[in-house]
Amino acid sequence: MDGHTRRIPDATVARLPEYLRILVDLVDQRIPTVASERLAELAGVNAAKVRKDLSYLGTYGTRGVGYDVDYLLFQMRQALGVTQDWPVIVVGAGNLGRALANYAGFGERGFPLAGVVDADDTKVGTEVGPVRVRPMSDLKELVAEHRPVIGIIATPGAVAQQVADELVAAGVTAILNFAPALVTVPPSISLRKVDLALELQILSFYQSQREPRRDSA
Amino acid sequence: MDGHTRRIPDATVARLPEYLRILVDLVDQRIPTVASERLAELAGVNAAKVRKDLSYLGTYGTRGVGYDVDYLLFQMRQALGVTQDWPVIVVGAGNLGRALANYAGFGERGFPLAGVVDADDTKVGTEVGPVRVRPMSDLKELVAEHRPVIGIIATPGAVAQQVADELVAAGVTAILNFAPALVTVPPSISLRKVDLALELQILSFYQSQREPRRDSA
DNA sequence: CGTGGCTTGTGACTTTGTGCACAAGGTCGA
DNA sequence: TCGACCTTGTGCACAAAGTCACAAGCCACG
Repeated sequence: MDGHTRRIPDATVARLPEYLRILVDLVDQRIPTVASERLAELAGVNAAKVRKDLSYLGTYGTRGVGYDVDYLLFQMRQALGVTQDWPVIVVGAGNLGRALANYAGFGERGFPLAGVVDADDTKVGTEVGPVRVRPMSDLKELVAEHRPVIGIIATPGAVAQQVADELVAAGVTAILNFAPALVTVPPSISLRKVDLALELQILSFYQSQREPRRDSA
Repeated sequence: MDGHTRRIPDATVARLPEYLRILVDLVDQRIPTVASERLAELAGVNAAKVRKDLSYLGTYGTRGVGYDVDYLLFQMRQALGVTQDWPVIVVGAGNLGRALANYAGFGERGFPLAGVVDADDTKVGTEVGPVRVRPMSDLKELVAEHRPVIGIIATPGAVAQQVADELVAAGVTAILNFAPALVTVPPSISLRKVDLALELQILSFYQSQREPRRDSA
């Protein structure tokens, strides 16, 4: 570390996990070294951008050679804070919540499922993926047991804010919101949003631009 | 309108669906008029940004009053190209694919499920939400029947590119990729990516910045 | 019909992100 | 040991996005 680690720009942060995924692949393929040019190709971006991004990590490659894959992977994990697992708690055992809980991809990438909770008593106790749904009242205990933990909101939009408040109260410091609603949290809490319908609408926009749809006959 | 509708910036496009959702809420609440200030509050952004965003639509509000909610909603739908439904076809009937197919939220927001296909014969024929899984070979027919349609890739990363190629060959012009892999398509095709683990890693980064985790004892 | 108050639309500026081009610095072969 | 060849790291110029502040315009009320 160089003492005065520069603040990493948001745009760069958003790309780091992509590099991480690629590096894991490269390690699997026993590739010892990678140049920014190749990395850029794999990530679908510009090589200069890759170099600049990596330079923020204070990670130094070797001129004339490239980056040592193992070392870069180590640095990347360090930077992203994924040297240890981050358990996740899913709130809401509806379609989306159950889907996320079942989605094995999380666990494989360092985000094991710590539990699923739901406010609906008829859902409590039912099996969902590897766990049983627990009541909202268990939230605090669940968080305490696994902290630090990431909370995932998979409820209808109408209750998203309330759920977020409860997550924060229970000690969750990072939240991923899948509900189509604005959620606000104290500044010390990290929050991101994913809205699937929203993505489809963006696609719809760009597609309409290209080829306006006729009224169906 | 100014004849030469300005190109809408990407950043603005990404916010339009958010406004759309809010406007639908406002209509439900029988609120006839909304000011940029209020809209900004509901969307969690700056009021000036709202006004600038809306100005790209050529939609004019009324000074001293605000925007007519019904009219703005109409304009917004027009701009986003969501005046008619966009059917979606899910490729991959694994956990994620089944989850997405079951997720009612899509249909409610104008993206009804047209079908689910999978390359695995043992999955073909099984029920998934409202439909039965069909073989990949049915893709072309399915697309032809529903075009224009959005393709959703919910397969493992390793086959994502191949699936994308098949979707394009079948006539799909917009693709939402959930697989953790880089996918490239011809420039006439719209493509967006959603990677759930990636979002979690970004959260992890910001959280680690605030409060570095200790090694567990 | 005129005036006051409110809200839009936008020009000017700041901040953030991108891409080029090249010097700096390392490797490797002879 | 030296030089040719690569690839990094970064200064700089440009593009995109965000913010501020205010003139222009509209409504309502007297």
